Amino acid sequence: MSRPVEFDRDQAVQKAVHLFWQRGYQATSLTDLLDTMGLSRSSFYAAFGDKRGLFVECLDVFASRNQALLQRARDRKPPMAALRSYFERNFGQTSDPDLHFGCMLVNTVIELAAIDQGLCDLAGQHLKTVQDLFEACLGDAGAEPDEAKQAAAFLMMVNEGARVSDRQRISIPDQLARINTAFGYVESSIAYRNTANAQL
Amino acid sequence: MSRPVEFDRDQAVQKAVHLFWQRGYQATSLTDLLDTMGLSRSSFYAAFGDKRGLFVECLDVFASRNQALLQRARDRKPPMAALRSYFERNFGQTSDPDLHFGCMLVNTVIELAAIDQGLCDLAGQHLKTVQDLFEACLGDAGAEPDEAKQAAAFLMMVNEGARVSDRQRISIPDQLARINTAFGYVESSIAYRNTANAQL
DNA sequence: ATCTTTCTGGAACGGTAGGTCCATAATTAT
DNA sequence: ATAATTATGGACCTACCGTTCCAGAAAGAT
Repeated sequence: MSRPVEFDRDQAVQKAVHLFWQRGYQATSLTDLLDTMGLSRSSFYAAFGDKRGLFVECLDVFASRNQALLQRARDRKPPMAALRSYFERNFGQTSDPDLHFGCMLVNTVIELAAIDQGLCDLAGQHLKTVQDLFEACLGDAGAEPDEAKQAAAFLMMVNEGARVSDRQRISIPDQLARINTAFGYVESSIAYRNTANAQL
Repeated sequence: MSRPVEFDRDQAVQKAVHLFWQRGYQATSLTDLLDTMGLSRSSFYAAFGDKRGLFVECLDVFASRNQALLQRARDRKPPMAALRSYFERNFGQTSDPDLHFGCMLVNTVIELAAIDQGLCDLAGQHLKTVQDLFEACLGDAGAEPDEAKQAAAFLMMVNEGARVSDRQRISIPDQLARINTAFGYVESSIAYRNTANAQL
């Protein structure tokens, strides 16, 4: 019933995610997006409404990919190993020094906190979902409910800090060392609780 | 020998710091700056060169105030208490919910990582100086040199994460709880080392 | 009071931003 | 083949960006 769309929508969004992730919201111009996504202005506005609408879609795509990554690790590995893999992802496995984009959600919170509260809150909600996943993993690992909650909040703080360091192109060994330090603290704390409970 | 400048340069920079801190580099327009600083375009360009030049000056001012805060605490309090006060600053003492600007250095690193490497590196250097101060405090507190270095790197990661959470308007009790968790880990770690050494 | 120097307000600049619009191309249904 | 429908390319719009420029105001020196 008439001419079909010529471009692959999902693929175009993928490319937009990459661009927004790398450069942020404000510094990514419509021209940049059109060039990268390979479509014309008309098609863009017909498909996505406007720049902000596309950004919302990109945040959702990034967040769900992010959560899926942790969820899959949780299905396949012991809980603490799954958590660690989330933090160590993108470190040690890539040799490209220019691939340090941090976390798109963290970047968005910082860039848009005082600019667009709606987008900032959306990114914050996605981060909260990840924190809930942290909490679930810690529960799997044997932490008490309140300990799991506290440790998950702590790990989210660590995660946010690690992504900030990532954007400064911190060296991979230094990054892994910090993460290891943080996990050493958490694991010894949980182990201590378990031991204490076992003695009751 | 002719007409003197009419505005207070330091005071104008203070106001610019506040604006850049709150809204970031890109979202702060020259018009915003002129209105807030209370001077005209000509005076602005005569005094500061351009927007980027003013931003550099603001980063330096922010960083030196920041360092002075920690340094003064270090002179007046026990080392770990001084460190804690740096992390807890701006929490619990203010009731204004809209005063959550995070750290201007962290904000700059995230916003400008892929946009202006010079500004990003400058902010990163200032953060490194703070990390060195962390290390000095930890040394004062009795940590071994390598332990102090490791813990300082960890605390900088925590600091960066805490400032990200701050921009999301995390509740003050939650924020203090996370910081307390992190310091509990560090302090028990240092104490353990000291005890171990004492037994040698 | 005059001259000289510097600062100041505001108009103007080219460039680019995000967004709209329309004539045209392309495709399916008949 | 034709009609109906939708996607597309690109010109165009207004608004604002950071910056430059200049005429004139203000103040010190003589």
